[in-house]
Amino acid sequence: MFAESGFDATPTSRIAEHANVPKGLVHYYFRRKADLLGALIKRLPDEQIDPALVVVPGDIAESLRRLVSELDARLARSRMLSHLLWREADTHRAIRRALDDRFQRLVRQVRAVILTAGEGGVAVDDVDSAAGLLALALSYRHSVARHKDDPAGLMEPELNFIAGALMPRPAT
Amino acid sequence: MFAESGFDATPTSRIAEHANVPKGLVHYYFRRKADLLGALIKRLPDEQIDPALVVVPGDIAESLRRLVSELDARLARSRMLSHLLWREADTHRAIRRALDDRFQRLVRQVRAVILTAGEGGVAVDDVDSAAGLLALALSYRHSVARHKDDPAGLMEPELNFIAGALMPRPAT
Amino acid sequence: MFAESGFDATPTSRIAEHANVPKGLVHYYFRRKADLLGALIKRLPDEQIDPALVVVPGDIAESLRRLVSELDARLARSRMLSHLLWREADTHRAIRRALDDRFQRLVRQVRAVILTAGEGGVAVDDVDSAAGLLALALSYRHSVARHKDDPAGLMEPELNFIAGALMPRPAT
Amino acid sequence: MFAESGFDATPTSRIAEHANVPKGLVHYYFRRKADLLGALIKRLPDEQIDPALVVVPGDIAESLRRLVSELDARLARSRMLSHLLWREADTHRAIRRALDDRFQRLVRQVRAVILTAGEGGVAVDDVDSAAGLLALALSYRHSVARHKDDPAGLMEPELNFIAGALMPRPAT
DNA sequence: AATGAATGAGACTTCATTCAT
DNA sequence: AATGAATGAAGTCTCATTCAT
Repeated sequence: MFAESGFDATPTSRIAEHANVPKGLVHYYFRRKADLLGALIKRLPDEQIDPALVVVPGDIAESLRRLVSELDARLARSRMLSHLLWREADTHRAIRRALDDRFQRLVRQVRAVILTAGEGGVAVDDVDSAAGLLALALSYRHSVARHKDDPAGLMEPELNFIAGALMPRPAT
Repeated sequence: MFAESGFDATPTSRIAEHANVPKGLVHYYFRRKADLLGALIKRLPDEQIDPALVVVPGDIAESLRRLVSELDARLARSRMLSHLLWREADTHRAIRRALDDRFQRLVRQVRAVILTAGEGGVAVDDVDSAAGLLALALSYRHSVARHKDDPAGLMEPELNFIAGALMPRPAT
Repeated sequence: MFAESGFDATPTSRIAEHANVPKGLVHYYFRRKADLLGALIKRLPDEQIDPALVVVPGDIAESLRRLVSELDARLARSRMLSHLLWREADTHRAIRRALDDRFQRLVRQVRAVILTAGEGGVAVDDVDSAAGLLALALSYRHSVARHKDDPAGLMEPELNFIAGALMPRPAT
Repeated sequence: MFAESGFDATPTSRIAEHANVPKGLVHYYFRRKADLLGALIKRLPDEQIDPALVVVPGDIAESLRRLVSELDARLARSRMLSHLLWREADTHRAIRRALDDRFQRLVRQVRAVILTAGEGGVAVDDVDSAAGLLALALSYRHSVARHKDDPAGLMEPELNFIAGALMPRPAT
């Protein structure tokens, strides 16, 4: 409900009603309204993706495609909770930190996929840059995904572009 | 104030107080609180940047660096208004649209800079991919910039990575 | 507008708007809102009906029928103003008095019609009673007329009853 | 308070104050102000009068006199609630209906009294006309009673007139 | 532990009225 | 004479939170 209508715009009374419990009970377990938020972000699902699931050895482009597709799937599953992060990050420090953690995890993830798929043939610096770049792009894509109904393409050209750039370049 | 504390959490009374006018006057000019938002986004500065200002012909990396640096400067100047966009996009359609417009403008901007700096030597498809990718990344960077005090680097490695990928590859 | 929505529920601003004059002008001519009411009841149309118009000499029942029908017609024409009387009588003394005047005028009217139609053959006391009775009944009928769409019959049986009661009774 | 000053002109705050409860409590039990009205008309006393209480068999005039006197007594007792009906009928449908119900009940009451007092000796059609007429007149009398301090007579002449008209007329 | 009645602060909004121009 | 900006009082309603039971 916080994700859908915003923290301020969601009265605890409606939460109680929705949960089919008396209003007093909500405040019995969560003295302040903000405590509900705290409890909520503790339950954020861990979005770790095992690289083995998506990596196609030697094919960075395809590996990234599968990663993005898997990330999209998970996002869809926990869309509400994710949404919450974007909405309330400004006013609640705990949320801000959770959002940050998420981003860092995403960078590592992309990095791992590229490295594994690249089979040692890509320069580490490039991997870092590409991973940072892609993580930023994916994050923005997800942050606005909440406003759109269709998932807005799978970023095929962008992924190909990155994969192409990572391919070992023959010496001139 | 909306940017700082959120729309809901900013009472019109505090706005009036801050503006040193009686509460009634606020509602005289903006019948509904939401009208304040409407007036606000109409004043969003036009972020058009003349490519000539940043392009270094033949040097894509440097051109992008200057573009990012210029964008950052402008963001800093209107940080509050920009912030507002991110916060209230969920509940106010007008804001959502302004946010969208902004992104599209950014894509075109990046594209124009790359094309001009590339002097016709880069494949159009790659330009599109790179522009899309960078626009996404920059957007996210700006969207979280509000939470941080330091500007979080200038994306040097990422820009170099992109520029490198765009450079005409000598035939093998 | 007062009649339709009530005095309190009609802002002077809407009155000005409706009249196509600036808001300030309303208060320029009518310093207090209540002054508008005062001006209004001064314009209440005089509902005098010339007995000659409705009386059928010798036929009291028919005469009363015509009187009622004529009163209904006039009511319909100034329904709004009449309505006003009923609405605001409680809170505005001037209106209360206007309402009273109206009732007294109605009594005299009915009395005159009966007398003229009766051609001197009815006892004065009975005429007074009948006139009072009918004036009360008609007043109530009009006061609730505003709530109904159809005029709710012409009171034929009641008029016949009264007329019958007034007919000179032959001595036993 | 609604009866005395009108619905619009009675702030909930004054109600709370008058009831010696905090303002919030009023809205706890009656979410909208109009709900107060709803609760009020549910409590309208049932004005049924047992015909046996007032009928003097064979004496219609006296029976009606006693009926009117009894109705007046009851009106005085619940003057405020009755008053309310007249004031707010225009803007609140529930009130309008209550008012209508009341009138219908009155018609039946008068009818029953006449019939019982008349001991079968009056024509049914005449009873209906007389009952309708008297109910209208009584209703108006009560509706304006709120504006006057003295009860404005007991309608003696009018009641006598009606009773006289109902008396069986000897054949000529 | 659980509940729902109670509370009071405060939010948004409306409006009659004043006033400088 | 005319106007519309300005004001401040007040009104309805919402809600987090407390508290007695």
